[in-house]
Amino acid sequence: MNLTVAEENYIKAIYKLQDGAVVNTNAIAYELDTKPASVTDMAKKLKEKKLIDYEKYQGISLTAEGRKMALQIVRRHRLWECFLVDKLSFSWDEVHELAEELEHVRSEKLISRLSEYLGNPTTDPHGDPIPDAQGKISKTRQLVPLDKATAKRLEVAGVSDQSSALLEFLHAKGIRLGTQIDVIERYEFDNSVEIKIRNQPAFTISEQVSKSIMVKSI
Amino acid sequence: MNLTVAEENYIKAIYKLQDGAVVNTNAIAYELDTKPASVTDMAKKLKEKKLIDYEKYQGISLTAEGRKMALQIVRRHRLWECFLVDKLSFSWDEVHELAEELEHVRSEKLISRLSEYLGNPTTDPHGDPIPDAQGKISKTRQLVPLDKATAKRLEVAGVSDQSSALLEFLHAKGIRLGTQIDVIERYEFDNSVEIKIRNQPAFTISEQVSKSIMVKSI
DNA sequence: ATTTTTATTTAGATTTGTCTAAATTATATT
DNA sequence: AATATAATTTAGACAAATCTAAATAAAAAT
Ligand SMILES: [Mn+2]
Ligand SMILES: [Mn+2]
Ligand SMILES: [Mn+2]
Ligand SMILES: [Mn+2]
Repeated sequence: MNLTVAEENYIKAIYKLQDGAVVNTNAIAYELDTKPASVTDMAKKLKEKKLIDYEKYQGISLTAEGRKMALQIVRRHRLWECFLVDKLSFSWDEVHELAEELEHVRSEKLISRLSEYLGNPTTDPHGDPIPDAQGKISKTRQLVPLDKATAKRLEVAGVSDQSSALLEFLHAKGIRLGTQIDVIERYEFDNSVEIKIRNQPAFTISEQVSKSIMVKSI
Repeated sequence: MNLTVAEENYIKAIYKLQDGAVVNTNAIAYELDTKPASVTDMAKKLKEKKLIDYEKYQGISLTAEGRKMALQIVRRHRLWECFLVDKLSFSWDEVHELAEELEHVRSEKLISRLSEYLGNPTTDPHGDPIPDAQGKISKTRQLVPLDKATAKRLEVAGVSDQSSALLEFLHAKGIRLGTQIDVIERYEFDNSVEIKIRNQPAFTISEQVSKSIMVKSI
């Protein structure tokens, strides 16, 4: 199965967003900074190639084959991130964009040699696990409360406080399971956090709230 | 100036083929394994971007800006070749295709770090000079008789024997200055060489002839 | 100086990936 | 249940890069 760069980026995005449930069109469009109509177009192609399951209006999920592809791309991405940090002295926050391009050079031999050269690392500079050559990947890292998270883009994966007051607040703000959050700023004086959710203006939440939102980096 | 991968490949091909004189459409098409009509299409675009000088039927040559671009791409290509051979233990004959892809990851910082990491090499695994960050490149390597050449694809750059018998033979075979030759096989028992010229079936030349054809790798 | 061959360009089409605007379907609210 | 809102898809368009077949120009051979 030979994929284009665009197809690889879609497959990887779907893998990243997929979490048990199906992935919806808008989430993929947001992740890839494209338009929902383009996602629908691509969904038809990827379905044709049997890399995703897709029925219109029903969301998208990877097939076994699609997942295999995704893991290969993720492996390449994370190994290149290791290379850039370990060998070329980049810092962990400047490697993602470069890896986003390097990941598309497809060569089993190149990647196995690179992995070996790096000492077959099992996690990338951001702590994310690196799939092995067979596509086996260790469980994704645990959840962290928002006030402890270091990454800029996060996904809400749970709440540590089940009080209806909190849940009401989150609901009103449009925060629910699976919601993607961009951290705009952290204010030291009161540990409040300015965040942004897709299609909404940024807003600030208190330390108390940020401690209650469990997130994972995506 | 932001180029697409296709544009970069054309610019590099033109640089490679340019040797004082202008480059013709068919040579570029052959080099890039595409069709002359496609070269004409691209020539119009690259002229629009002021990277080449081009008047129809008059051939193509790089502008100063185009040459600058070409040297950057060549630098990236050759540095990646060094990396693959020096660090990942590839042999010199398996790196070209990989470098052909890696060269399109554009990042000044990546390339300067890579160069530094490799000890700022000045020649690649094939003996070709690596342009520095400013695009300065040492003179291209000397000519070698065909029987001593190691590369698979060569360009005829002269003859060491001016006898009319030889020149007639070369003329009859379609071998002239600038002709590109692919070496198909070298026969040890009599040191004859089977070669192929674009648009012609392969044929074999004797050791005597191969000693007289001066070539450079391209 | 013609004729033949080779090189190059044009015309028109195709594929891929994208977009906007409008239409449709699903979900949430009243 | 009806209405409003959000998500998704369709229709139609576009740019990039390529191709084939036909037309034209340049170069070589006679
Ligand atoms: Mn990518
Ligand atoms: Mn990472
Ligand atoms: Mn290339
Ligand atoms: Mn080389």
